[in-house]
Amino acid sequence: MARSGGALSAAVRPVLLVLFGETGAGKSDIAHAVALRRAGEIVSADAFAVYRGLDIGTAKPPAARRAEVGYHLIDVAEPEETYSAGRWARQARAAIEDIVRRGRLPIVCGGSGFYLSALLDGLPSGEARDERLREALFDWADRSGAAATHRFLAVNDPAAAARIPVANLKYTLRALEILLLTGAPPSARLRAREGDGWSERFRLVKVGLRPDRDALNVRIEMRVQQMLDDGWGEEVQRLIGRGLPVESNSFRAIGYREVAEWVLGHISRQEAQERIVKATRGLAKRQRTWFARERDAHRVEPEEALDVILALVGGTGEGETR
RNA sequence: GCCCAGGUAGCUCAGUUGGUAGAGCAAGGGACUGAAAAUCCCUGUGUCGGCGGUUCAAUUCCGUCCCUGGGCA
Repeated sequence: MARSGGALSAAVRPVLLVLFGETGAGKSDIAHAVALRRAGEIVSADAFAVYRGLDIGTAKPPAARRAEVGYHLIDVAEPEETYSAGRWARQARAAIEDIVRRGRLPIVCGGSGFYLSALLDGLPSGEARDERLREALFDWADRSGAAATHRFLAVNDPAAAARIPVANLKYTLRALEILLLTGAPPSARLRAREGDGWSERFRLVKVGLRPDRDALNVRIEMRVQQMLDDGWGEEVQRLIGRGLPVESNSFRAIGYREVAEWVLGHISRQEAQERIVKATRGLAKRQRTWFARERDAHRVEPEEALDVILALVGGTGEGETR
């Protein structure tokens, strides 16, 4: 950040392309095309594509694509594990550095806003989730209720409690976890943050897809139907068959519970499909909110994205793979 | 044709013993610092089917017409 944009710094700092947008906006196709033309490799920024065995519902790139282009951060965790933003950011950074070291273009592509922010801005270090403490906290909250839990936080850290609604038990618990783990109020640590500087070594090219809303809704509908046609049911059957607990984090991915209910005969396929479409639209809306605050990004329509990106990234085309 | 039951927010419905109406879902907006495709917060004016009548006042009562569903012919 000390050097401000001259030709020199642009030449020295490697490009890091970050492509984001709502589910179904068309990120994957574009990222893949860019990778082919600019000798790139893709780092998936998707909180659920990290789980092995969840393929169709997470719209993972098919084998044919993975044979053409290097993909990272896909299938890096077991479905019964609980993955995390911190773990992803660490692995993603390592992958990106490795890609750059090999002289290729790193392309971060995904729709998990929180993960992207963990990668680019960093997360406070050293305060990962603590499984044992979590369990204890959860049990306690289960017995005492959300209100009491929130009150306990309010006593110890009024500032943190003030910004967390009582009903949001998950946030309350995480704040308490930090408090008990570090002995310091979580609100203090929020104030202290200001990015860890990791991304400053790159020439960041951020591109946000901005699809037409109605068109996106139609695409979502078609996509869900296609996933069901492609055997999403069998996939879920397989996961259940191998004994994956339904309360696993991976199973919270949109659609998996609905498909399970359908497969188990509790609801019709039609019903499942409708619910999944609704949930997906809700996700797209939340993603829109998250991306709206992204400042220094180029917002482009999906149709023109490829050209815009190729121009922004530069390169002579020497990296073309064919 | 006759008899019932309905016609109230985009949908499913509740309600007003007459003082112009509210839930769920959908939709929209927002938050987000290690579960994030998660978790949570905020937002409800619509000729209360049409037209007449009674009344200070009708979506609410009466009449009539239209529409929908069911039954009988």
